[in-house]
Amino acid sequence: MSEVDEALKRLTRFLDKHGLKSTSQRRLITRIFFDERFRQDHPSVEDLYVRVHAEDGRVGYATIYRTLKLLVDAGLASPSRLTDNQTRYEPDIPGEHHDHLVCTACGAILEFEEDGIEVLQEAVAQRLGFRLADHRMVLYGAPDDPCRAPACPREAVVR
Amino acid sequence: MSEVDEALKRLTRFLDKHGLKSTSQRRLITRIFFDERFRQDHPSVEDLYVRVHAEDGRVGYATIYRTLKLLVDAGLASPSRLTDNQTRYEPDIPGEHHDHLVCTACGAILEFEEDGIEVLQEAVAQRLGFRLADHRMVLYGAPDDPCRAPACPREAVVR
DNA sequence: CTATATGCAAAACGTTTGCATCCCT
DNA sequence: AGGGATGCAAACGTTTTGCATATAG
Repeated sequence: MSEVDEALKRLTRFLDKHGLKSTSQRRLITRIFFDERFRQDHPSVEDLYVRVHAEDGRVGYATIYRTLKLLVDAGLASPSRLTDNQTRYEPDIPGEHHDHLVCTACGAILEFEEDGIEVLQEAVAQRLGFRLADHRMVLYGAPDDPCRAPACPREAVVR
Repeated sequence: MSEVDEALKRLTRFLDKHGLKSTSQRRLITRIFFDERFRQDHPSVEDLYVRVHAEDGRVGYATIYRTLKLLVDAGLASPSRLTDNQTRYEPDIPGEHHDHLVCTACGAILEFEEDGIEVLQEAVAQRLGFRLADHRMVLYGAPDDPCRAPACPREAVVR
């Protein structure tokens, strides 16, 4: 089953359980938000609005924001602050976890997984007397030459 | 020499070098920003404004923001995004580095150092073809009972 | 039929900027 | 004297909210 379908099913279950309604807007936003090609660009709220609005011209920002909040409550998305001044949301896909590296030259965002770090984070939390619930990690760095970021706009690279 | 004095010296050197001026506002803001008791609460820009404004009622937000930007340019501070919607700034004190753990029960912010994680971060960056410039790491967790966070307001703890 | 969701526009929020005035150097 | 710095208020971009209307259950 695709991640989109999986997400729609989880959303429906959450709505049912809480007496909330399954509307065409919520389904559309969820469909686009979980679309593989779309989500890999780490879209901003504005990006999401543009894409949703293109498919249904009546949908405004308020619904986008309200639905994103809903997805967070439903455990389907998490807010992440990778860049300044703009909240980006990321789909929570069961069994998947990654952190980010932001290229200081071109702004490209890469994902990575490193289990060793996760283990040490657990250890730190335990040492401080906490049960770890979540974490955010972002690395910032300059690329070797040539830049290996998949989304690197070469013209923009400054060294 | 205290961190405040150290910071004021570094600021003066930076100002001199760039033909900028040492004003009473810049010195006051720097003094408070680096004050040990003050900075340990991870103050927001508003917190800083309130404290500065109390000592010099003519200082407005614009000067706070402009001076914080200046401190960043001078390498004396870094913006950090620990909480939603509000940029917090942290003093850069030579030889000190730590990451943060945010208590999900009371909001207290703890600091920690874990060299093993730093080593692995370097390794990840190298693997992806980047030279690591900086990083942000925030852990979120619920406290054991009793909560060991120094700034934990016990009344607010929910379990 | 009723409660929830939507769309719009206005408000709110943190942050930045234009401009006249001030004050270091 | 002159260029940079300040204070104020207005502008800005993002996010939230009030309210009348529409729609799912």
